Amino acid sequence: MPELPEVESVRRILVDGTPSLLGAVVWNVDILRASVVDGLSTEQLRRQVEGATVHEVFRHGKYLFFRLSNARGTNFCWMAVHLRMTGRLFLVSEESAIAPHTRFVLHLENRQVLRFDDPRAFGRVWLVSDPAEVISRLGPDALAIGKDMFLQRLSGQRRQLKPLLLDQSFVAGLGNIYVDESLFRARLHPLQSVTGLRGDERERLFAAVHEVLQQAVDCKGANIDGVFEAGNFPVAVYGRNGTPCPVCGSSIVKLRVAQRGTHLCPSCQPMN
DNA sequence: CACTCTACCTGTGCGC
DNA sequence: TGCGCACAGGTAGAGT
Repeated sequence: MPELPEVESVRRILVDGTPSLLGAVVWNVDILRASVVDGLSTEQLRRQVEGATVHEVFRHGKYLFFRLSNARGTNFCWMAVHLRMTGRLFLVSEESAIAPHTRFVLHLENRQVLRFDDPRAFGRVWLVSDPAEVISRLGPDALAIGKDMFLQRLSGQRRQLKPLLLDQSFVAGLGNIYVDESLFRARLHPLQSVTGLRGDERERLFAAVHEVLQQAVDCKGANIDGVFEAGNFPVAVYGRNGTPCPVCGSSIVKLRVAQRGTHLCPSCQPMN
């Protein structure tokens, strides 16, 4: 499931790869499944995006924003993309094999295409005039946030750690995998409430979230069930129930917390 | 406010 | 072999 590190990895490939999406002109748009377009008609989206130039790709949490201008450079808008569970973006030559669940295609100059492939079809594409329309509903980016801001936001909270960290309005970018990995690194139980955390435990939580996400970005994300072929972030607990804890050797257990599969080491992550 | 549940989707893996 | 089913989970929106 693409979370912050995987989405950042996609952004870097699109911006820094050869070819780059920056400066590319969109000749036309194919929408193979109308439901991926959210909040406006496929015709409205096509009208805005066809002929546009891509000037910038930026990420906040798990959201990607593509800054577009029309041919004259007089009219700007942003194309927003959320990959949700199984969405992938490929910038490839138009001759390359088409993934079987391609939902959306931007045809670019020089026979390049940007394809959005998504087996479960949860992912969405839409347009905004300002990314703030989306970001204002979200907390600070989970990788960009500093310790002081993190501790300040934590101080206003009383909730259990797992649902809190999954809440995109607290910090944006963590999903089920990296919440479990962060809590393991912080040696904190997912059901622990913020209220019961000591100061050193709050600092440990910040450090764990930051280190896990930074390491995962450096690894180009994780590779769960072969979904993210490029990533090699070493998962310690997610999906590893029944296997030995890499720190103490105890058996990793799986609970259900906030309707999510939740993996932890019961001896490394005790409750206060 | 905090939580729980459901809908949206489809590929996978299980039991029978 | 094949069928039915539970399961995976990010987000929005409704309900408790």
